[in-house]
Amino acid sequence: MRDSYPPYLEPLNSEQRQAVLHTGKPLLILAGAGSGKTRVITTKIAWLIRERGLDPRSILAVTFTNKAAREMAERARQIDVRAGDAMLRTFHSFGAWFLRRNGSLAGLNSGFVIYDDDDVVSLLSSIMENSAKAEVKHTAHNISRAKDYFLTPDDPELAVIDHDRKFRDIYKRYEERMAQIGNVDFGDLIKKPVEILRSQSEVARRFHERFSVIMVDEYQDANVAQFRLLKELCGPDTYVCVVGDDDQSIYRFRGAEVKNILEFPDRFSGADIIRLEQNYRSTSPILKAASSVVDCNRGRLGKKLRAEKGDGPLPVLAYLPDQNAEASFCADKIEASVNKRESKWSDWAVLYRTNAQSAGFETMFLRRGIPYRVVGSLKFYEREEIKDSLALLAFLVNPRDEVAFRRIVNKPARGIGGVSVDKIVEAAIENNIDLMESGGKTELSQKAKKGLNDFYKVINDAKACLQIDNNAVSISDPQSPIPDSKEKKNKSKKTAAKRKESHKQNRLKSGTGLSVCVEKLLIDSGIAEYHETQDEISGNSKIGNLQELLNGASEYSNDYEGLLKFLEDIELDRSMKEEADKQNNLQDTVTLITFHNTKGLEFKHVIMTGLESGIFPRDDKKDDELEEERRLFYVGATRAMDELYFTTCAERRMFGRTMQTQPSLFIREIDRSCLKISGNNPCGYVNRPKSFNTFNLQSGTKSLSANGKSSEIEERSGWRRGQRVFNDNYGYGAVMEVKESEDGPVVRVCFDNGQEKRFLSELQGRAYEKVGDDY
DNA sequence: TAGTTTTAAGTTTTT
DNA sequence: CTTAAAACTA
Repeated sequence: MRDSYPPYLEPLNSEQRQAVLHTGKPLLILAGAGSGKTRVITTKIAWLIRERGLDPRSILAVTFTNKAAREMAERARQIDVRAGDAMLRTFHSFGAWFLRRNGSLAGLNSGFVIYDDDDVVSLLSSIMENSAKAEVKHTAHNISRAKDYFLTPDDPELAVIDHDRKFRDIYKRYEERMAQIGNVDFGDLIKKPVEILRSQSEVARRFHERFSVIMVDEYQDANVAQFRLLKELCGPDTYVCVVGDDDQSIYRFRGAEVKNILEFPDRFSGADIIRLEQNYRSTSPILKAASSVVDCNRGRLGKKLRAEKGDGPLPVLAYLPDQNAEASFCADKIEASVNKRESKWSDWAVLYRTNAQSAGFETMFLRRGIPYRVVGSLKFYEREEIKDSLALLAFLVNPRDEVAFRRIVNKPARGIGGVSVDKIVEAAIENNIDLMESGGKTELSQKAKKGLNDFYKVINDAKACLQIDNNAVSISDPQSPIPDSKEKKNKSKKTAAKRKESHKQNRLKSGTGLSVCVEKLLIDSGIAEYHETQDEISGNSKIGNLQELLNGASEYSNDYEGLLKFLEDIELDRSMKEEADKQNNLQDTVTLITFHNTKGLEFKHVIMTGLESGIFPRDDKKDDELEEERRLFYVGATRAMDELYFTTCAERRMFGRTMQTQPSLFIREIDRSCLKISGNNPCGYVNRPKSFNTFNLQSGTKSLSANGKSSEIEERSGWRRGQRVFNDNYGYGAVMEVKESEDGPVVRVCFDNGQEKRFLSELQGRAYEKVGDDY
């Protein structure tokens, strides 16, 4: 150790500094929430370059999200500009980079396109012809899962993912089909590089030479395949440093293995461990509340975070009647604070479990004039018109892409129906040729032939525009028997001209770069016009979205490389639109965001909403999955710096139906000494139906029937909403609903332990004892 | 085969 | 309630 440190090491505490200065053996940094791990990684990168004289290009730092990668690059560059030359990528983008260069060793053309989940499902449904969509989706998920665990179709352990024998077969056929197409899915971006590194020692050696330092952020989110990739990238002299927090592992559903972090010292022998337990973000009551919940988990390393900030206001729990009141509550709190100049809009974040829950807040905030932005739910790239456009572009790059082909060959209608499409695809598979050629190798109706020719022309024109020449394609192929009569030529020319004409008056504005050819393609193919007419019918703004896509494309060069890059960036970073994001960040707005998306962020004031059992945690979660939900709670709560709110509603509208709900299990797990309860919840943790709360608030009277609103069925059955009950098996609870059924009145009871039961009032009513008064 | 109408189904979380 | 798939008609 030295007596004095470079100035950029001064702000670090001793553990952080120790982590930065550590060299030699593998290092595991257990970094609790808000303990400054990004600062440690970025400082370490700068230190390695400055003090150890490392070539920045020999440093590889891997993250899980593009946002994290960008932020890391930015912050490292601030310490030392040379850090900009280090390779900072997500695992998947690193995999893509690797495969563009070395994919040929796995039989992959460098011009591959990355399939997203939807594309995978499309391909799979053509393999599983007679299966229901849900089953196809399930299989797609399992295949993706298998790849996360680095399991090939003939791996005996495949049964762990799916014990159905058919699964192995389908997986195998899926892989064959993907190989034939020449594209990859997300899992391949990790799995294939590992396979290449294992089988090609020359490549492995090159990589071992290239990267002398490898760092992994959010290591608790790594899956088995990613662990293998890390292992293969490490040569005998590679310095490995991983950073993570087992309590923040929230991506198990897509294969993340907490074991990776728990077993790191075994897998990388002689590893050192440094713990960062000093928390700089939150006040001590917030930390305590968050920890008290995650403490209920069994499988964890365990740690004790110290709050540098010390004391602060207690987190507040608000019992509310419904999600409308919840939205008002948030609006009130935020507005009051901002009006008093105690905070800015951007100091506030409203957190929820599912994207669907954002809608209520959006309408309320809109009405109240509260500026907000919704993070993550930007389903821009999932929109029909965008997927259509991307399919057109993907097909230019890879004319074997049957998924893209199926999507756009007959859109707008060109007279090529399902039967014809199948024939063309089959011909391609059989002759091992691409789909630009296979049309000429099969018998088609006149109508289909003409349509296909039009389509081919559109594609070839676009290729000409971009100077793409993937293996000199069909147009001059003498074997292509499709006739192209004068008449038809004229006709198609006319329509193309007409299309252009009609679009001149419209909103698609010409741009620069890649957008020039993309725009031409969108117009020539008729996709622009197709969605324009859709807009007129349904009042959407699909054309506007296409324009946005064009704006994005204008950033790229107008050639094959530009197009490839454009497609890859979109597949790997759906939140791309950097400019828009930057602008949003500058704007002073409240953040609406899912719990998952908050990882790595922090806000002065956080409201965690929808803390109801069934919503959060979801009611199908138990054991391991419940533990993951708890970690999700922990992640959300530890985002808060100064102030934290929890809200829970007595009823919630879901899929158009209004459901009575119970407070989340997590609410009961929060340490009472760091919780302030707000609102009227006379029964402790049991929520009342809405009518109750309101009634109670307004009149303070004790009896429900004073309302005079006891329904006929309640009279008849002898049960009414709000009645407290006791049952030998389930304990105390409250009647939520009395409903008519074939067998007489049914009573629905929510128990204090979160369980929900129904019983027939006549037959099973005896097992339920009416207890106490229900206010 | 294309386009319209009716019916059913479904909402985690993401690279 | 919204969206996707199926069924139906032209």
